[in-house]
Parts: sequence; structure tokens; C-alpha cells
Amino acid sequence: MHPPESAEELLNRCRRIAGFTLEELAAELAVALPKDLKRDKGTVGQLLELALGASAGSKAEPDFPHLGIELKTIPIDAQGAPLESTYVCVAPMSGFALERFEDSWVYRKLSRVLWVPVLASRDIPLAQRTIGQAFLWRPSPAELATLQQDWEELMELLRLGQLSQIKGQHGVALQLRPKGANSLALTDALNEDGATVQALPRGFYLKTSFTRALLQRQFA
DNA sequence: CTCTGATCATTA
DNA sequence: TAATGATCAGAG
Repeated sequence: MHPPESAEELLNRCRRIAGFTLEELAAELAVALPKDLKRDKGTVGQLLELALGASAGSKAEPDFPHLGIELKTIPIDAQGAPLESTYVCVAPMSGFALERFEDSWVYRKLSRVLWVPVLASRDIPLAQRTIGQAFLWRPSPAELATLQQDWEELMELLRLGQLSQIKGQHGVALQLRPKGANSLALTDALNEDGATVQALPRGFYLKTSFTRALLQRQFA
């Protein structure tokens, strides 16, 4: 699948597959679908990347670089509420002294997002989960302000080396959580003296309260 | 090894 | 039962 040439083409591709079960989509793409996501947590996202022609792969870029659009699948329940938080990007834990919000990965990835809801309550077998109506989103001025405020608060913790104080509870919309192979994974970080130490890698995630509001606004 | 795609699973 | 911390697979 070649990359879509415009946002409109991308949305048309989404409309065509809305209502498909994951089994149907996998069959059309001629790829195998695992029995569940226990050992294949990224399957749904990769299926949609394939179906829609996303090209960035595992590079640190939006999925559709030429359109500046990031693709996010989001698991929802029958009421349309998100079932999981949404991973955004890894958090810089060293060497980020001059970074401004407008230059951050958080800003670049969230400035334009194609949300693809998937009805994915845990009691629905993976194969039977259905793709919902996708929509293109830009943060409202208020949402952007919230994101920026959170980002600055969280970056301050990282800059000051307050590693032990980092909890998922910081932030209104964004939070910092572990993002690594396991709890033993290590990356360079700063301690309180500004020295480089090894610490658990973290990522920025969107809290479900934030994505819930965004979904409700769209489908209200 | 890092970053992507995320969800799992235990805790509070 | 929601939230937090832990975890899994693949690409590059």
C-alpha cells in the first residue's frame, strides 16, 4: 500500500475499512492474526499501518511524514470510552537543555493525529474486534495549553534529575511512565547533581481522561 | 540498543 | 475497577 497523498485520501481509506473485524482486515492484507495480544501487543497498530499505507516504521517520525499526521489506534469499550492510555513517545532523559515545547516530540506527534478507535473490550476475541470510525484531530487551544503545561512540568522533573519522584500521577493530560523492555532496562539520565546515571527509560503517555474527552467530543 | 506498535497485570 | 508500573515483539 503506497502512502496516501492527502489527508482526504487517508480518510477515505479509513472509511472503507470502518466496520471491518480485525479478522477481515488481516485476511484482506494476507497477514496472520495472533490469537490474542499477550505476546503481540502492537499487532493492531501494525495492521492499521499496513492497511492505511503508513511509512515511518519504527522511526521517530509521524506515521505519515509528508502529511504530518500521526496514526493512533485506540481501544474503546461499547460506550466509546478508552480502555488504555495512549503512548506518545519516549521521554528525553539527558541532553535536552534547550528544548522548547514547539520543538518537542510530544508537540510534533500530537499536533495532528488520526485516531482509529477499535471496539476492543477484553471479552471480545481479538479476531472479532471491529474497527470504528476514524477521525482527524488537532488539539484545541485549551488542549494544547494543557499539554504544554504538563510537558513543562514533566520535563522539569527530568531536567532536575528528580527521578525517584516520577510517578504516573503527574500531569493532567500527559504522564510519564516506564517504557522499556522491562523494569531492568536502563538508559542515560540526569541525577540531582546533573551527572549522568543509568535509569529506567520513560515515555510520555496520554491519560484516558484526556482521550475520553476527545472521543466524546467527536462522537457526541 | 532505541524506538516503534501498544496492552498486560498487579496494586491501591 | 481504574491507574500505575511492567512487559512483549519487530524494525532499523
